Amino acid sequence: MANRFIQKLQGFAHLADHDVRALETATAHPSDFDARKHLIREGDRPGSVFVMLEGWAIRYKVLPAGTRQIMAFMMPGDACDLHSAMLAEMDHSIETVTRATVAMIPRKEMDRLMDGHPAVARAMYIAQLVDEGTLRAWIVSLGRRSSIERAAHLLLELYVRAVRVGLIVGGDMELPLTQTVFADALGMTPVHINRVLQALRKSGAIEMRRGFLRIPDPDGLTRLSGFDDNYLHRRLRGAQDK
Amino acid sequence: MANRFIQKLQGFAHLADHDVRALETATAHPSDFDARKHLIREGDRPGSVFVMLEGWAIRYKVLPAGTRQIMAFMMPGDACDLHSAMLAEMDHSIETVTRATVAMIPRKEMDRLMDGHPAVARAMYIAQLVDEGTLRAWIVSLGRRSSIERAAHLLLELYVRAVRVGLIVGGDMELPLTQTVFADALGMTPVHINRVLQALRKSGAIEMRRGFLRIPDPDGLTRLSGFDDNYLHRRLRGAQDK
DNA sequence: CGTGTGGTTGATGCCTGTCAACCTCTGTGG
DNA sequence: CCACAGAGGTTGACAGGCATCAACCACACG
Repeated sequence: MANRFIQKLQGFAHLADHDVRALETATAHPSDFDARKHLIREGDRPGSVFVMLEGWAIRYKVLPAGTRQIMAFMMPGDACDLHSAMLAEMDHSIETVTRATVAMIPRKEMDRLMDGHPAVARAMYIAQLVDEGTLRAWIVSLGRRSSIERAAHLLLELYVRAVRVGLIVGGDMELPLTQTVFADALGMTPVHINRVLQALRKSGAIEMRRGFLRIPDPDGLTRLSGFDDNYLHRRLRGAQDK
Repeated sequence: MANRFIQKLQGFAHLADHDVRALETATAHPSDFDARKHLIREGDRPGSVFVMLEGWAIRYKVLPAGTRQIMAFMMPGDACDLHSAMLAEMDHSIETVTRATVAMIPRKEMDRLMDGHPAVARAMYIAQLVDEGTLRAWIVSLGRRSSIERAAHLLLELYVRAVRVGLIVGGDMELPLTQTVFADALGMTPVHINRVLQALRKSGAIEMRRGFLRIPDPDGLTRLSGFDDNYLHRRLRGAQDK
């Protein structure tokens, strides 16, 4: 059965059987990591594309004062961007949050794969666009949304992304992130995100406990947070695309 | 003489004469815009790559409440990313801040140019990486830096970028942005950015007046803001790069 | 010389950070 | 089976950064 990465790419472009087989081959020998292990650190020389098959990871940066800012969540199905595999040096770190299974595809192999499978290249390209849109959405959240809106927006983002890779079972989403992690993503303190989540729970907007999230009224939460999932569903222009 | 766009790309990759000539041809017929004119709006279908030859523009998004968040500044020499020209729909708007001269290169022509001139493609690629790094740097600023650090960081970013495209004359940088614009980029109110800039001026860290900026002590400001310009000077890996 | 945009100032209050406990659950070891 | 340790979550008191509201000033332009 196709792994979540393949499943996600299939949502972006039609993949033929040989495309899927090539992706299966490329991700056939993943590595396992414990929680809180670095996949790569700031300053390291990147070389592979990381593909999350199971578990969660974060991109983050630590400031001189010791505070941490998370810039992106990687959930099962996500790949770190192609670009960074070409850089001389990472400007941030990537660390697992939970135990994780990660396929590490060497850049050369990824290049070959994309050269030989245009549909895969196309899907990876869209994934890249979505990631960029997500960065911009985070800037908007951090800059102009209240803490409640910000938290609601992030939860919805993660929820929508999880739906797409089949991570939601019976309306419940497995969300193994601590409040401290949320705080570092949302630019708040752990104390404050705790109060914000309590307010969201009390209002009935979310149900959240011990690593699980349920959103009883997605529409209400969408309105509350000003969420527009357009950025998560990018489409390329018509069929004449190269 | 090469325009600032070409000048910037030359800083990223060695361009042969024929590369430069091709770029000159592509940007030979720019359009002029008044201040506060949209180059493209959220929801529009993009088609061209915009190249700023003169003047400034912003990428921004307006929230339901009417507040605005700026996600990027485009100064002379900058191009909007290649990617967005491929999208079905813009998820944000681009608007001039000042009078501006903008070359609009149709996507097909840009594709041809990059296909025929690998060095140009390479330089554009690095420019893209820098833009992505800048988005991440903004997330860090908005999430975890104090308002003073945040303002100082942005001013330094703009300063360093301006140096590279030859926008600094005699230590003075032309910076035709209003305090309201800064506020919308930094997630503050106009009143507060005003006080922050006053504090920075009073401390001697910056001299700023009527559209001009001077940074007497870049090192001091760098320390104050935790600025690390690594993200603005991306390099690809060694010569074996495709 | 009026008008408008952008910049500045002061008063006030709330949102959110800080500090410091304390609680709850889970896993571990005796 | 219980005691303990540690991580994560929760609560309260308090302070301060920043938003808000409302004027007022300064300069450019017609």
